[in-house]
Amino acid sequence: MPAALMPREEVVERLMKVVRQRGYDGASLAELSKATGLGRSSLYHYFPDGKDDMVRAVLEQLEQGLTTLIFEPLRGSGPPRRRLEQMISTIDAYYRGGREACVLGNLVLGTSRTRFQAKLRSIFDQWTDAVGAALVDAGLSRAEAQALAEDSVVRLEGALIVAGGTKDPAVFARTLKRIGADIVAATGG
Amino acid sequence: MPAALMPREEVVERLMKVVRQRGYDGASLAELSKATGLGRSSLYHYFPDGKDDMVRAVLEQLEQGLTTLIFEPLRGSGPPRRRLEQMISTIDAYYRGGREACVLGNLVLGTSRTRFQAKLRSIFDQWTDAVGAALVDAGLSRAEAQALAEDSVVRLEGALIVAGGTKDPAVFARTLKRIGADIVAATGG
DNA sequence: GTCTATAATAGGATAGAC
DNA sequence: GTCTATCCTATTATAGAC
Repeated sequence: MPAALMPREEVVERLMKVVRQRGYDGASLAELSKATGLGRSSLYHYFPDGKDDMVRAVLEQLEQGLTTLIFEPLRGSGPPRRRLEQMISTIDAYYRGGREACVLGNLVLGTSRTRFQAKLRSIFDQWTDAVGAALVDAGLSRAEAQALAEDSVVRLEGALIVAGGTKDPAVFARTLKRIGADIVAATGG
Repeated sequence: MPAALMPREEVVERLMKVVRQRGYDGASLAELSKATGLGRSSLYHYFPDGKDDMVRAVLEQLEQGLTTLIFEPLRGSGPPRRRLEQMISTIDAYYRGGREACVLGNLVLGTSRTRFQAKLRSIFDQWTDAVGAALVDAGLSRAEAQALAEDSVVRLEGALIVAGGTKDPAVFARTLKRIGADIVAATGG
C-alpha cells in the first residue's frame, strides 16, 4: 500500500495558502488541486465532503498553529510585556509585514461566514483572551485587559484590510507599532 | 421608448447590497439579477462588461455616497470635534451597528483586490485624509493627525471583520467608542 | 429596455481503473 | 492513494424577439 506523497499537514498548508489569497468563494477545486499537486479525486480522498472539508481542515490547522505560535507563548512564563512584544514580531513575520492577507478575514467575508462561524468565533475569542491574559499578568484589570486585547485584534485585522486595499504594507507596520505603544503605555510606560 | 423601471442609482444600490453581503466572487449574476429585478440581459444592457462593470459602478456610487455622507462633512464648518463625532454616528448607522459587512473589505479580499486596486486605494486614502483634515483643524500636527486618522480607519475595518467573525456586533460599538475617546484625548480632553 | 432562449464554460463532485 | 474520465449543475455571456 503506497504511502502518501506528502504529509497531510503539508497538503493542508498548501490549501491554506490558496484560501488566504483567494478566499472561500474564489478558491476553485482546480486551484486547490494545482496548489497541492493532487488530482480532484485525491483531494476527495482526504476530504470526502469537498471544499467545506478542506476549509475546516485549514481552520483546524490554523488554530493549532496560532496556539503554538501565539496563544501558548502569550500565557507562558517570562515578563508579560516581553511576551506581548514577541507576539507582535511573530505576527509581523506571519503576515509578512502586511503583504499577506488573513485567512480569518477571508472566511468572515464572502459567502463563507455562516458556514464556519463557530470556529471563527472560537479563534477570535482565543486570541483576544490570550492577549488579555498577558495584560492581566502585566497588572491590568480584567476589564482594561479585555478592552485593550480586543482593540489589538481589531487593529490587526483592520490593518491587513487597509494595507491590502491601499497596496501599502507600511500601514501594517505602523499599526503594529501603535499596538505595541498602547500596550507599553497601559502597562506602565 | 419605454422608461427604465428604476433609476440607475437604485439598480447600483441593489447591486451594492449583494456585493456587500457576498463579496465579488460570491456574487453570482443570478443573485445580482434577482436583487435588481432585472434579467441577465437587462443587466448587460446597463453594464456591458458584466460583473466587473457592475462592481466598478458600485465603487463609484460608494465613493460618491461616502463623499456626501462623510468626507465633505468632515471638511465642513463647525467645531472639528463635532464633525468627527458626526462621522462616527453616521458610520454606526451605515454599518447598522456592525451587523453589515464592508463593501471595501469584501473587495480587498477574495480574488478581486487587484481588479479594483486603484479605486480601493483612492477611497481609503480619501477617508484617511478627510479624518486627518478635521484633526488638523482641531489643532493636531499633520503627522499626529495622519496617524490617528489612519488608525481610526484601520479600527473601523477591523471591527467589522471581528464583529462578523464573532457574530458579536458589540465589538463594533466598543470600537467606535474607543475611536471617539482617542480623538477626544488627542484633541485636548 | 426587457424578455426568453441558448450557447459556452467553469464549477463541484463521483466512478472505477490501477 | 492517485489517476483519468465523466456527470451534472451553475456560471458568465450572447442572440434575437418584442
